Amino acid sequence: MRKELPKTYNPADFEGRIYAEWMEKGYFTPKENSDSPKFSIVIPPPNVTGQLHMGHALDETLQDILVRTKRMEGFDTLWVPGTDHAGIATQIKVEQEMREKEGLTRHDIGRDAFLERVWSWKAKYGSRIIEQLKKLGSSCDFTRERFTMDENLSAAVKKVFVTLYEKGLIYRGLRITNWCPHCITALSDAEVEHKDIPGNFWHIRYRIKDSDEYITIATTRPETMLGDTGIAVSPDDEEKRKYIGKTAILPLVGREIPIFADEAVELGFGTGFVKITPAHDPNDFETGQRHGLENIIVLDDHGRINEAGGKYCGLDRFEARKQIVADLEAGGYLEKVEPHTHAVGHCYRCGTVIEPIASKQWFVKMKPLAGPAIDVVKSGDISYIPDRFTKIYLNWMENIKDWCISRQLWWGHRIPAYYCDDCGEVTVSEEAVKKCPKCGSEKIRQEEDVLDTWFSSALWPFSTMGWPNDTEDLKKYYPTSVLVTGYDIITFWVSKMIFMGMEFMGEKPFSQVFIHGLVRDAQGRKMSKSLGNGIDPLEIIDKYGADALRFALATGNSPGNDMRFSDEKIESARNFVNKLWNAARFVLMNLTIDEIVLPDRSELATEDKWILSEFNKLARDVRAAIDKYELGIALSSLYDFIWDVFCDWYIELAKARLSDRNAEGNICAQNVIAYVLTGLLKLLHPFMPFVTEEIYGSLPHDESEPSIMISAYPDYSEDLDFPNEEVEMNRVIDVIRAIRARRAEMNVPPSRKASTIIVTRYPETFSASERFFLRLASSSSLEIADACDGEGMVQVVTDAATAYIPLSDIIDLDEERARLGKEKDRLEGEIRRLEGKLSNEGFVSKAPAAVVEGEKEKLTKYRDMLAGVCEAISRL
RNA sequence: GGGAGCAUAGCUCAGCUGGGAGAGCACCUGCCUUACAAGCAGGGGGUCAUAGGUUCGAGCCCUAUUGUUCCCACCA
Repeated sequence: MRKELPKTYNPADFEGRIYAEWMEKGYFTPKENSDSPKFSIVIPPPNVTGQLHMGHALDETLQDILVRTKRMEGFDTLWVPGTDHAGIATQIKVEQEMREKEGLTRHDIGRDAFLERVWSWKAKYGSRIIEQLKKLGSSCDFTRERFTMDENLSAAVKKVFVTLYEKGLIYRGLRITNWCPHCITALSDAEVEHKDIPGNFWHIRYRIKDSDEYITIATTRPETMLGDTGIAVSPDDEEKRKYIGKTAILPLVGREIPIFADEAVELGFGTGFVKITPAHDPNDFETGQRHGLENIIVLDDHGRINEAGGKYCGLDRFEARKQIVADLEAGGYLEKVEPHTHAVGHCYRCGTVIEPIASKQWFVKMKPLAGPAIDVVKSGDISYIPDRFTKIYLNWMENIKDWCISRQLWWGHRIPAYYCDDCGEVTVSEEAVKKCPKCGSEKIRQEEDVLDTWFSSALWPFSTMGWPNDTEDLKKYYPTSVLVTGYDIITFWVSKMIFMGMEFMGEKPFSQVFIHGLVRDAQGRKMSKSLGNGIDPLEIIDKYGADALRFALATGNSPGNDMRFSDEKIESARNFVNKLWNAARFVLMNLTIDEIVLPDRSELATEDKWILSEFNKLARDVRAAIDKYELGIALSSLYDFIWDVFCDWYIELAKARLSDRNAEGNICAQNVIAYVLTGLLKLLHPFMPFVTEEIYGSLPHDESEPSIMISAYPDYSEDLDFPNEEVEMNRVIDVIRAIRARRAEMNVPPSRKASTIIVTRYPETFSASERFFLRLASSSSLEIADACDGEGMVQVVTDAATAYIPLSDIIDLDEERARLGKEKDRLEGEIRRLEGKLSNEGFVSKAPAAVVEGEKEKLTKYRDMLAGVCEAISRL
């Protein structure tokens, strides 16, 4: 026996149960040995200790829509879930907890003990975000869940590192790197966010040795002068050229530094003299190399002035700046201070101002890797949706610099490089090195640093599938079909997967990159912890249900664009689910059949053919939109159809036959309405999986399709195409609408019934429609007549018919004349416009035939209506 | 400094390869019409940022301008 749906829609009653059933049945895991076409996605792995936020919710929803659609379309579908170890983020969290609860730093307990703590933290919270994904309805194959520090994925990391090293594509070197004094680690360029900060240009006088002359240098970071080892001028600077070769005396420090010419100095900017601080500025570093200057590092890991800073030693960099400026002023070295806004780098994790510091780090040489990654996108083998992100990607890739991959953290993949304390040999190896291969010494230390988190996630599309082993999954599911992610992560992650995929698999990691925007709050602000304006998707699910959340995120969302999330959006989403729920309840109430069989076409009523035909077009349009990643469009067509076509019209039209079990056509109507409802549920299932499954379970369905999520996705079928009935039904609907509008304008309550006389060129269509007029047009009876004098009647004109309604007590003839007169003017205007258009030689000869045909049809319609209106006026 | 997005109804946004503008919410009117008041039926409201251009025809394509948001970039 069929189960009944409760009167009110309450998602909490069934979402959990349904998800558990899906899991239990193993529907998320692809069938083995399937020879269907493949569709695969790897999830952008969320941070293992993170919590689900709206950005995830959007990302997962879009992926799940695609995955569920493809699965129902018959593809062998795999969606790989997993998490990222998120080096800095996770380490910071654990350190924070240690500090707050025990007052300990990681150095107090040592590397091994600290890592133990992080692992137990991961054990405690690592499954949290995965559980949260499940609440959303994500149909990932959890039997294949991965973590970037799993044994196999770690092996992949080592293999990649060693291979690149052996190819000369990884090197260790002294470079200026972005140093975060808070996280105490180097960062890659991508991890630095530049913000314009108001600051100053301090103009400082440097005295020329053995002279009374001085030169003026402008700087935004006066504290770095402690590390100055030279001064540069432009070789083209006529005026300053005379100083080349002289020596200047560094104020406060007294160091003698040379003045020389260098191309890097731009003529006409600043004072013409540039202080060179090779250890604390990337430009200066290169200039320093060209001129053989000494690198004097004046900051320690925490951003404090070190011993090289003399009396400023121990001061924080910003304190030092104040002190130095004060001392310069006191010593008469400060010429002037100019306000100056400039871009300052900040750590993307903690927001601290980063310091460029010369240090020894590991780098990936990018130029050779970028080539194939550029080609594969340029050739169109990988495409971005929307296309504009192609440019952004290419621009970044073409200007790429070497990638700093070492991080001074403990949590992560420790770099597999080993140093010999005796001979200094560096050995890079997948296996632990115990003995120096060069000198045989056993005094071997492994590199302390770990790899950038993005190093392991760059391998995600193939490491999750078992690489470097030659697995079945790799053969079947690599390359993946599409990557779904936000535009904010293209440089961090997408680009890296592409070049790693090209390098190690010899093939792109995915064919398409489907980019979405950010979820903002109702005011359009980015949701953030510090603003406290984040909306918790889990709370939304508790309150409105996962289906409503998914609907709110998918609707009105167009690729690559940001969206706002608001109460009204989620409420409107919930209302829609509720509408569907109630429509289903209505259908179930009227159902006596035990299986749904579409009746033979000869049995179908006009309205049946009409709805089937409309549904048929809908199925075609929805599939087409999803194929183009126009998920918002697909969903809004479903919304419109379900609400405006199925509920507002078909259900109402079918009521006449459904309400009477003995009526002719009752069984036919049952079958049609159940068929269309089932089809709509299927079309909607990828977007709203829970409620569609719940309703589907209450409807009769084929045993071969026990769950909607493994049923076949509806498709266009010529058998369901009924163009003539569409036209007929729309004629009737037009007249009913016109009557309703007319009555509403006259404030006639629906309870006041009136007979209706229809004069039409399509008598058969209307004579078969009496039951609709009785229900939907407040008609007490319907008469089809050849003519009507209209005496004391309201006349409602459409192109197909004129309806006469005797409401003589309400009718105001003057008003009626005015209304019809206005209508006449409007129609005449339209007709003039169309006639003009159609008599325009240019239009008729150049516009597509279908467009011209359409305009002609419109003209005929308007003419028919005008004739009706003119007759109505003359009758008054 | 370079690049991109956005500008459409009071608000938030759709509008797919150019063929006479749509939705949700808000607003107004009338309805508890036995699936749904989280609803039903009607309705008002837009020189599609501005100025040019291409075209038979422009919200859509081109150029410029204005406003706005974002990304990239080592101007000390």
